[in-house]
Formats: sequence, C-alpha cells, structure tokens
Amino acid sequence: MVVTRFAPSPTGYLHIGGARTALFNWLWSRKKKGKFILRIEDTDLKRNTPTAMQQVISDLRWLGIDWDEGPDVGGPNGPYLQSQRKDIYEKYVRKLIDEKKAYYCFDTPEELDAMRQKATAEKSNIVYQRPEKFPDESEVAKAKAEGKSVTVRFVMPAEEIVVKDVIRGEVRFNGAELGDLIILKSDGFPTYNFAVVVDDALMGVTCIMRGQEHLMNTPAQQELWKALGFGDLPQYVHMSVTISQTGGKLSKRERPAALRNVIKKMQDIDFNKLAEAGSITIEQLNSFLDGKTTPDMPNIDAMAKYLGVALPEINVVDFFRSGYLPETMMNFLALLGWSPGDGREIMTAGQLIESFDISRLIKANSLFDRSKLLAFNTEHMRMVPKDKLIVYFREYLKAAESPVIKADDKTLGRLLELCAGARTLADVEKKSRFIFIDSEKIEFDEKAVKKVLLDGDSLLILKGVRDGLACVEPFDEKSVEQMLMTLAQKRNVGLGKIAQPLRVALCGSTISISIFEAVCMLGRENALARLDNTLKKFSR
RNA sequence: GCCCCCAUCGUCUAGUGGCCCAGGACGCCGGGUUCUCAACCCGGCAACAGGGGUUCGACUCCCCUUGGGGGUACCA
Repeated sequence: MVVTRFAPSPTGYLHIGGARTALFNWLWSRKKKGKFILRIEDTDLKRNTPTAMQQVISDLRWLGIDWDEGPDVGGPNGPYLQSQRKDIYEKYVRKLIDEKKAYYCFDTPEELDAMRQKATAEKSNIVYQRPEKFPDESEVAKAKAEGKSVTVRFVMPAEEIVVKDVIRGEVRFNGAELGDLIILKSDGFPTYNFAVVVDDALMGVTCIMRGQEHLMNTPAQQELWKALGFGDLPQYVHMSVTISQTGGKLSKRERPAALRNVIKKMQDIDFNKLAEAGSITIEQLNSFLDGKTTPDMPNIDAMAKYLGVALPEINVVDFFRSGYLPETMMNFLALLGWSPGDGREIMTAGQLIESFDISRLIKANSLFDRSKLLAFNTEHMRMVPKDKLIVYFREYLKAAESPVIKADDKTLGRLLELCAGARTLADVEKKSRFIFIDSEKIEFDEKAVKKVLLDGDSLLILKGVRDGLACVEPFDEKSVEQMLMTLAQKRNVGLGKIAQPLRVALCGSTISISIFEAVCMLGRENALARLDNTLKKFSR
C-alpha cells in the first residue's frame, strides 16, 4: 500500500509551496488508494506559533485535501505532533548510542560557531571532528552536573551514499563530507533529520515526496533509516520547487519585501500614521524599511491595507481573500511540475486523481504565474455548480466584510449569473457592491464623472432617463431596457450614451453589473433617489 | 568557497534519436462582438542557453561553459 504524508512545521499560514507538496502527496495516495498522513513537525519550540496548526489544517481543508491520519482525526500511529513523541525518539537515540552508532557531544553553540567561522575563513569544508573515543555515561552525567549542553551525534559512514530518487535517478554523496549530524538537541528534542526518519518508519510511510530543498538531507536520513534497522527504504521523490517572479524560492518573505518596495517608491507617506496603522513603533518601521527586521504578517497586512496596496499572494488564505476558488488552486498547483501528458489543463479533483502519476513529475523548477492562475479561475468559476459557488461567494463576502453579504442566496446566485465570465469572486463583489450601500456613501470616481457624467449632454439625458424610470411599467429588467433603447433611438444615439451615464450616476464608476438589472435590484424608489442625488450633486 | 539539482516560446508545459524548420495553454499584439468590465469569436508574433562530441540523423545521449535554483544550523 502506498502511504504518503505531509509534514509541515507550524510556523504560520500554509503557503503555496507547502500546499503544492501536500497536494502531490494527497493525489498520489488517492490515486493508489493508499493512505495520506498529516504530521506536525513542531520540535523547534522557538518557532512554533500556537495557532499555526489550526491555520494549516483549515487551509488544507479549504483546498479540498483530507487525510486518513493526523492530529485532528487521530489514527493508529499517533500522536501526530512530534512534540508529543519525545519518549519515542529517546528510545531510538538510546539504541544508536548502545550500538556505538551515535555518541554524546558537549560542544556549546558558540564553540561550533567559532569552528564554522574558522572554516569559512580558511575556505575549507566544515566537517565535525569525530572524537577518538566516545564519551561514556559517567562523563555525560558529569557534564550535565556542570550545566554543560549535551547533544548526540550520528556516526555518518565515510563512504559513498547513493540515494535513489524517483525523479532524479541515482544521486551520489560522499558520507565523509557530510559529517556527523546532531540527532538530539540539548533541549532533549530530536532534530528534524532524526525525527522524520523515526516517524516516517513508524508510521509506515512508503513514499516521501517533498521539495528538492530536502535532497541534501536525504543521504543522512537514509543512513539513519538503515542504522535504525527500519527495513526497506521508502521511495524518495524530490520535486522541483516553485519559484517566485522576483526570483528565488517562493516564500513568505515576498510579501514584506513587496511592501517595503512600495513604501520606498511612494511619496508623501506619513510614517507615523503608517506605523500606527501597522500597530508597530516608528523604530520598528524604520528597521523594517532598512531591511533589518520583519514585522509579523498581520502588521504587514495592516500597513498594506492602510496604503491601499495589494501584496502578492503567497499564503493559501491570500488567494481565498483575493476571490480565488479552491478548485482553481488545486488544479493550478497540480500543473506546476506535473502534467497529464495529453494536453488537458482544466481539471477537477477527480480528474487529477485519475490521471496523476509520480513518473510524470518534471525536474525543472517552475515559476508561479498569476495571470495564468486568473485564467484558470475564470474557467472554474464557470464550472463549479451554482449552489456551491454561492457558498464560496458568501464565505468570500464574509471575509471581505462586504455589504453584499446582506443579500439572500437567490440574489447572490443572480449576481453570480450576471457576472458570468468574471475572473474572481472579488470582481463579482466589486461590480455589485454599490447596490448594497447607502446612496450617500457612493464614491464617485473622478475620471468616470469627468468622462461620462459631465460629457456632452449626459446630465440632460439623465433627466430623461429619470422621467422614464419614474413611469416605466412593469419595473423589470426587460421594460427598463426597452425604455432606455427607445430613449436612445429618439435621441439618435447609441445605447452606450444612455447606459454609461446612468451607470456612473448610480454606482459612481464605469464598471458594474448589467445596468438594467442593477436598476431593478435597487428598486424604483431607491434608483430614483440616487439619480436625483447625483443630478443635484453635479448639475451646475 | 564547497556540495547537490536543473535548463524547450515572456510564463506553465508536450516532446524519451527520424513523426518537430517543435505541439498546447496563459499572456501579448491586431481585428470582431458588446450598455461598462469581464467573457466570447477570428487572426498573428514567439522557444530547443552556448560550444564540443556520439550517430546516417540529435530538442532528445555524453562532456564542457554559461545561467538559474537548493543546501552548507542544537531550523524544518
């Protein structure tokens, strides 16, 4: 049976690279009717965020990924939080020490740092010098009593280590250059490289699919696996990584970096107000602008909101907030480094599972291209069943705190219909929100007013439109359209000359849903009042 | 510095020695349709990083160069 896993460390929201790794593991387990495990790698106490695990879980669920074993659903191989498996790791560390495959060390971080610096200065490779004789238990007890830090290192065989990778074939490493890695930290927790091996083996993982940034860790993990006597090695699959448009691995750093660039390019920023908006001090802001420190994501987001700039989406939630569908994300991510081979691109989860195969994973890194993502979303907006789309839309509106949320499901459905061909849920919201806000709160786009409202005899035309709307019967989309068409014919102008001024008069901008339908949704009274308002406001 | 991985249109990719003067998709450009935006329809531009081999024949195999990415932690 194929058993795959996704093992994030809970440091924040799930970002797009992690989501892709999770997705491939999930697809493969589903395709092979095997198991998919979610494990949380939280052995670094310093880095863990208390809410991060929940964020990762909800992001995965939003994407449509489920798991057979995990911290929230349980399973026979738990616990699924590494921080709760300390005793298990200790047992295996003990085993290695007893077999002389691992040994105690008493170096302080400062000493190790000095060794590294010396090596860098000499431009030589840093390999830990294994002692002639391994410290025994009495020495350990003594060191502990003296308050020295105690770690455990694995004895790396000084020979060629060949890793068989599904994507890359045989990759050769020199064990002597790898050196003895620490497997148990002085705080008693295992290091990543050790914990992964123990957990993957104990949880029965047969296929390890992860980013190529882990390829260098693999020879050590493989040797550890063998030294621990865990039997058949798992399949290793080191996928290409997703790189960002600015170059480099797609990472959380991109959002702060983008904000920093925006701030530097902008003129007349009140830095005090900006810091206040971001809930940070002016010193912290300056330090951030100098590239020395990075505020937390909520502070970054708050500042971006204050400046009215859109930061590049990096985390799964960013895409949700920008109005993308989970179907889109899954589909698009799956096509980064993989393709079904028959030219199909737009696919449902079912189709992805059906056609997925690790043998078709490609070696080269790929760039995350937002304009193609937008095109994918446009397709999925069309494909998702209407009732499901309404649910998504409502979730989006809620998160965006949009006034459109006041609408009932029927209206939401109608709005979605009217916006057939829209690229994102955000577009639908933008085109319809004017219907749900008070007339006094309509914001007029300066350009639109100048170009459409104050152009020619638009205001005069609007007076005619007003009279027409006042008496058109019945007050429905058809009749309104008919009335406006007749008006256009009478004045011998195109419909655009009538509809555009009306649009700007009612919604303040040149972009909205069908204006005939919008008029009806507003209702006669409302529409007339808003029209009067506008007329009064812009008539000289 | 050292180690590892990678290299087809701007981007995602198809391509496993002849089917390829390289196919699809997004984007872009031109045109059409339209009450706006989007969508839609028609047409167009656009790539095998460079240099050596191997072979009757290389996008496909080998080597070098260049370029890109990753790693080099008591992070994961």
